[in-house]
Amino acid sequence: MRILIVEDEKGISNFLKDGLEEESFAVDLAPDGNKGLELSAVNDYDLVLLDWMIPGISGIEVCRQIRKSNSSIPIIFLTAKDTVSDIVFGLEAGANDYIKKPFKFEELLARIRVQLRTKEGEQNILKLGKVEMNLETHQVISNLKEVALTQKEFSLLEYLIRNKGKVCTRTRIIEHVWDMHFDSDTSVIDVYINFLRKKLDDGSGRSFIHTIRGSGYVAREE
Amino acid sequence: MRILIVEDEKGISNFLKDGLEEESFAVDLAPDGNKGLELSAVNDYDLVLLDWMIPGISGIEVCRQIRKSNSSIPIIFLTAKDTVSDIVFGLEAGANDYIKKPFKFEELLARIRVQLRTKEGEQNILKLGKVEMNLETHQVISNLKEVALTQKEFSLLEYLIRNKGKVCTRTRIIEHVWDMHFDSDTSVIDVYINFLRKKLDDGSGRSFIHTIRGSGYVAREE
DNA sequence: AAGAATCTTAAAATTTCCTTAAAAGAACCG
DNA sequence: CGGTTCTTTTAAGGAAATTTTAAGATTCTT
Repeated sequence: MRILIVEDEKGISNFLKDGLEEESFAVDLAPDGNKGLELSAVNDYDLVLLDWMIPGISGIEVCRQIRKSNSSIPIIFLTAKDTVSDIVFGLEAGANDYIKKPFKFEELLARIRVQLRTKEGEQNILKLGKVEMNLETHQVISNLKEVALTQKEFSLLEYLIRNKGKVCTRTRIIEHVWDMHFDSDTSVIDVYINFLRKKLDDGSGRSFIHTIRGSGYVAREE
Repeated sequence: MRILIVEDEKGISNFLKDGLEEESFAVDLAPDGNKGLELSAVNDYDLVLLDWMIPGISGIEVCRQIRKSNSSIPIIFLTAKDTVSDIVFGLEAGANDYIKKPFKFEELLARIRVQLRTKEGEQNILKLGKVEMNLETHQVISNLKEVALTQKEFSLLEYLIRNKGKVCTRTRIIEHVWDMHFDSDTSVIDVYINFLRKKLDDGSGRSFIHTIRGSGYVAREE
C-alpha cells in the first residue's frame, strides 16, 4: 500500500516514513504543497498524510485540489491546532480524518488502517482461501502452517489479496509495492511471485496466484 | 471487594471496619476463630485479615483450616510478635503477607491492595516461556535462575512480553521504551536486544526474541 | 517452430542486523 | 566535590538476510 506524506519538517517526515515502512507500506515524501500536488497527480496513492502548516500552498488548499481533481483517496491531516473550527474546516475541505500533533505513532497507524479498510468492514486480517495474513503481527498462515515472509514478499501478497479477483498489472504492482515511479525494465516481480508461490502453495501444483499473460497476476480462490 | 476480619479486640476491629468501609470494601467481623471459620466457609470473601492472638482456635489454626478447606484466598495476618520464626511460621501456614501491630492504616491498605491486585486482573507477574518477570519487585527469573536487569533492559523486556506474539517494530519500541517521538538514527535497540539475549537465553542458540528483518522483534514461546 | 513472455536458479549487490568496544552519562559513596 | 562503578549510548566492522540482477530453461501463443 502506497502512502504520500506531505510534510516540511524533515524530522517528522522521516520518522513517519521509517515507521510506516516497518509496517510494510511504500512511502513517498513531499516537502511542500506544490510537490505534494505534483506527486499525487502523477502517482496512484492509497492514502495521503497531509500537514496543515506547510510552505507554499497550504495543506487545506492541497486537500481541496486533490479532491477536486479526482479521487476518493483517503486523506488524513496532521494539525497542531485543534480548535473545533479548524477541524470542521479541514473535514469540509474533503479530509477523511485528522490527528493532533503531537501524536503517538500507533494512533496514527490505527487511523490509517481504518481508512484503508474496505467497505466490507474488514479488519487487520486479510484472507484468501487457505492463506491468512495478520497485518498487525505480520504473521502469515498458509495451509494451517505459519510461513515466514520478508517485507517485500509480505507487501506483494498484501497487495494481491487486497485486490483479489482483480488483475494486478505489473505496472501497478511496481508502483504500489516497490514505490517506483518510472518505467523500469526489471524482473523482480517474477522472482517475487515465484518466492510467494514456493512458500504459500500446497503441493497441488496449481497456485492461487494466477498468471495473466501479457499483463500481470491475479490472486483467486479455487 | 469483600473482606473478613478475624479479631477479638473490639477497638481494633471496629477501627478497621470503618476505615475499610470508607475505602468501599464490604467488611464482616468475626470475634474469634470459630466464628471466623464459619463465616469463611459460608461466604465468598476476597481477602481475610487474621489476628494471631484470638480466643478459641488460634489464628494460625484458622489459617491452616481455610487453606485446607478451599481456596487461594489472600490471607494477611496481624501479629504483635515479630520474631523471624513467628513470621516464617505464619507464612508456612499459608498466609500471603503479615503486618506488625501497631501499624498505620495506610500501610495495611497498601498490603491489601497488593493482594487484591492480581485478582482484579492487573497482573504484576508477566511470563513467557521460561522467563518470568515480577513488575513489583523488578526481579526477573530465566531458566530457574534470577537474572539482574538494568532499567532499560527491564522495560524493553516488559514491552516485548506484554506484546508477545505481536511484532514490535523499532518505531514502536523507541516510542514506548525510550519515549522518543521523533526521527532517530540509533542502534540502541540492537544493542539492548543483544543484552537481553545474552542474559536470558538458554544455551540452545535459539532466542525467544525473534528478529523480523526490516520491522523489529517478536517475543514468542517455542 | 519461432518469438515472446514467464519461470527458475544462482550469484551479485545492497540493506539490515549483530557484536564488540569504547565513550558519555548517571548514580553512588566516601 | 572527586573518584568509582554501573548504565546507557554511539560507532564501526563483519555477518547474515534480503533484494535485485542476470541468464538459461520453460511455457505459451501464433
